[in-house]
Amino acid sequence: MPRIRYSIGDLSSEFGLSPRAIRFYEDQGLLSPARAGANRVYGKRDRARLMLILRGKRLGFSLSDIRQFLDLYDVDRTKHRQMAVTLNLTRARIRDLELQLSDITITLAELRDMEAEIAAYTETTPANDDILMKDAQA
Amino acid sequence: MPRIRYSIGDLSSEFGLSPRAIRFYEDQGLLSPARAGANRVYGKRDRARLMLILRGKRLGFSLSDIRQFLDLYDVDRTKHRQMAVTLNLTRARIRDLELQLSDITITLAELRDMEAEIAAYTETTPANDDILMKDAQA
DNA sequence: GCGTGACCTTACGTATACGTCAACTAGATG
DNA sequence: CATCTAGTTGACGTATACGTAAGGTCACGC
Repeated sequence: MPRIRYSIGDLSSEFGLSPRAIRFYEDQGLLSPARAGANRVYGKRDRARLMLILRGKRLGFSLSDIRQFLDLYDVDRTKHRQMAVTLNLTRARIRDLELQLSDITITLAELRDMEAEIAAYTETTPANDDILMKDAQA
Repeated sequence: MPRIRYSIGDLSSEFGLSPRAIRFYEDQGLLSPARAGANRVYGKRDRARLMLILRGKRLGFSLSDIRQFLDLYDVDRTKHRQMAVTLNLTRARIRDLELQLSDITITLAELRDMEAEIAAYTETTPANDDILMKDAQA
C-alpha cells in the first residue's frame, strides 16, 4: 500500500509545484494538514484535495471557486449541495470559455488579416501607407 | 471639417473610457498631448494614437506592446522597422491565441463531460461516489 | 561542534490596468 | 460673491497567485 504521510517536499516534487504554492493554498483555506511540531504532515485526504485543486486549476477555476466545492466536499454527506454548486460553477465557466472562444476566433481572424497585409506590404516594399491605420479612421 | 482640439473629457466620452485611463496611457508614454496651462489638449494626431491604442487593446496587446509600435510609428519614416516589429508582435500574439484556443477547446470538452456526469448523477440521485475524484486518483 | 538540508514564519515584491479618493485650481454661471 | 464643472497631481487600493528574500529551528551525519 502507498505511503500515507507526506512532507511538503514530497507533494511539491510529486506534483511539480513549489512548497510556497502549497502553503499558499493552506493560507487560502484549501488545505489544512496536520502538524508534527511545526512541520506540515499531509495524509491521503490532503493529497487527494491537492489533486482536486490542481485539476480545478487546469480547468481554469480560481482558488476561491475551488475552495467552494472543496468546502462542500467535506461537509455535505449526501453530496447534493456540492454537486449543485459544482454544476453551477461549471456551467458559468463553460459560458465564460465559450465567450472567450468566440472572442479569440474573431481576434485571430483580424490578426491573420493584419499579418497577411503587413507581409504583403514588406514584400512588395512600396514606401508609404499604414496598415495599422486601417480601421483607426474617424 | 471635424474639430481638431479635444479635451480629455471629449475623448473620454467619445470612446467610452475614463479620463483616468487616458492619463494612465500618458504615464505609460503612449500619449503626450499639448497643454493649455495645466490642461491637456489633444489634437488629431493624439486622437488617432488613442484609436490605435484601443484597437491594440481589442486585439489583446499589452500597453507596452502597443507602445512599441506606437513609438516606431512616429520615428520611422520608411515604416520598415515598424512593420517588422508589428509583424513580430502580431505573430507572437497569434501563437498565444492559438495556444489559448486549443486549451479552451480541451477544457470545454472536459467541463462538458463533467456537466453531463453531474447532471446524470443528480437526476438518478444514487447516494455516493464522486465525480470530481474521477481523475484525481493515485 | 559544525555544516547541510528541509522545514518554518513574516512580510514585502511582482505584473497589469486602471479605480478611487484627496486636495486644489481655473473658468464659467447665477 | 458663491457655486458648479471640468480639469489637475499624487498616491494608495484592487485582484490573482504566488516569488523571493531574510532569518530562525531542527534532526542527521561526521
